[in-house]
Amino acid sequence: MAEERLSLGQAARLSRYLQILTQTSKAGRNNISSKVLSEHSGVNPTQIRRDLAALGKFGKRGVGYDVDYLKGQIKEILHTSGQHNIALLGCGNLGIAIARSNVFADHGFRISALFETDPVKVGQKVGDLVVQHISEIVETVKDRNIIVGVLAVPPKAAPAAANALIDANVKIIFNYSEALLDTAPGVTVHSMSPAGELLYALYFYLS
Amino acid sequence: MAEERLSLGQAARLSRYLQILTQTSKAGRNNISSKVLSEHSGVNPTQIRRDLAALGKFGKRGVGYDVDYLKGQIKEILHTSGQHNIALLGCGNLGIAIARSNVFADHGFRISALFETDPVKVGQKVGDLVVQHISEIVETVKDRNIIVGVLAVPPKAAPAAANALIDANVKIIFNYSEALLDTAPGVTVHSMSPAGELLYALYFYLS
DNA sequence: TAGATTGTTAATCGATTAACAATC
DNA sequence: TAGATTGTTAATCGATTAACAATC
Repeated sequence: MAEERLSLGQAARLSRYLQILTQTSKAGRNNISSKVLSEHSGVNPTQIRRDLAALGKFGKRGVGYDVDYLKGQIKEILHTSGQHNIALLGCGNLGIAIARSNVFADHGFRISALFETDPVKVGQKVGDLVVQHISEIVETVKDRNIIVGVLAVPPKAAPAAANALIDANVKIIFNYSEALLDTAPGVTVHSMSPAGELLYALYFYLS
Repeated sequence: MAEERLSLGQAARLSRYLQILTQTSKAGRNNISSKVLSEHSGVNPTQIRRDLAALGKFGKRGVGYDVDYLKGQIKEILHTSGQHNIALLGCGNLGIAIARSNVFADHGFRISALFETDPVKVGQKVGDLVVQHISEIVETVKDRNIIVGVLAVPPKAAPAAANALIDANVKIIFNYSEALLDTAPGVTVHSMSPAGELLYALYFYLS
C-alpha cells in the first residue's frame, strides 16, 4: 500500500466515497458497486476502481465492495478514524438546523460548543449544549480541543466571527454564509456556495 | 469568442468565479486580480487567466478585471442572465434559513414556492410566501415555471420529497439533506456534502 | 457454466505550473 | 519610468474513457 500523501483530487474523491459509504451503511446496504458509487458521487466508475485499486485490492470481482470494510479502509487512509470537535458560531435558524442534524455527527465530528453574540440566546440550551457568548471562544476552543469552526451567522457578521475563530487558533473554517472571507496563513477556509453550484447545474440544463 | 459548449471543469470554475464576483461587487469593490480570485476560489491564478482569456480578453494588464463587466460577460457565457424560479421543500429551521437568506436571490434565483407536509405549517407566511401543502406541487411548479427544487427536509422524508419533485417535472434537485437519493433520467441531483468536504480539509491538516 | 464486476492497460484530454513578454 | 498584472507558451501531471482479461 502506498504511504505517500494523496493528491488533492484523490483526497477529495476518497472523502466523497467515504461520505457516501457512511450513508449507504446507514441505509442498511452492505455491498456497493463502482457503478452505484459513481451515480452518487459523479465520479467516473473506472476512476473509482482505479483509486481504490491503487490503495489496496478492496473489491471482489463480480460482486463489488463490502460497504463497512471499504469504509474502514478509507477512514484509515484519510486518518479520520477518530472523533473531531467542532465549534458552531451562530444560533439562528441555520445554526440550530446544523446543531440538531446528523450531517456532521454521522462522520465522526462532534459539535462541542455553540456561540452567539445575541445576549437573549446566550444561556439557552440546544440539545445537550448551552449557548455561550462569543467572548468565551478562545478559552473554550483550547479546553475542548476544537480544530474546526462552522460559521452559521448572517453575512454581515461573518468577517468578525471568522476573525474570532482565527484568534482562537481554529485550523479549519467552514463558511455557510455567502460572505467572502479573507484568508489567514495556516487556516483553511472552505465556503459553501450552493448558488455557484446551482449556476453550474443550470448551464448544462440550458445548453 | 468560442461558441462551443464549455467542458464540465470550465463551467464549474466559471460558476464559481461568477459567484465570487457577485459577492465582491456587493462588497463595493470594482476591480479584482486573478490572484485575489484565486484565493477565494481555490483555482490556480494562471488557470483563471487562461479560462478568461479563452473566452475574450476581459482584463487590463497591470490592473486586473473590472468586477461588474466580468460578471456580465460570464453571465452571458453561462446563459444565466435571467431570473429562475425555485421551489423549496421543508419549512423547518433549515428551510426558513434558506428562504430568509440571500444565498440564491443574489444570483438571480427566486424562491417562488414553499412546501410542507406538516398541516400546522401549511398556510403560515414566510416573507411574502404562503407555505403550501406538498399535494399542490405539480400544479404550482407548472404555473410558476419552476425548474429547480431545493430539499430542506429531514433525511427520512428526503426520498419521498425528491419523488414529488420529479413527478412535478423539476429538472434540477438540490439536496441539503444527508440522505442519498436515487437518480432519475433527465433530472440532475446535486447533494450538499459538508461532512465530505470537512473530511477532505481535515486530511491535509492531519498529514 | 453464465453473468457480473473488478483490476489494469493504453490512449486522449484537461488541469497545473513556471516563466515571461506584453502592456496598462 | 517603475510596478503590477494580464495573456500566452511549453512542459508536466492527473483525470477520463474505452476496452477487456481476470475472477468471483
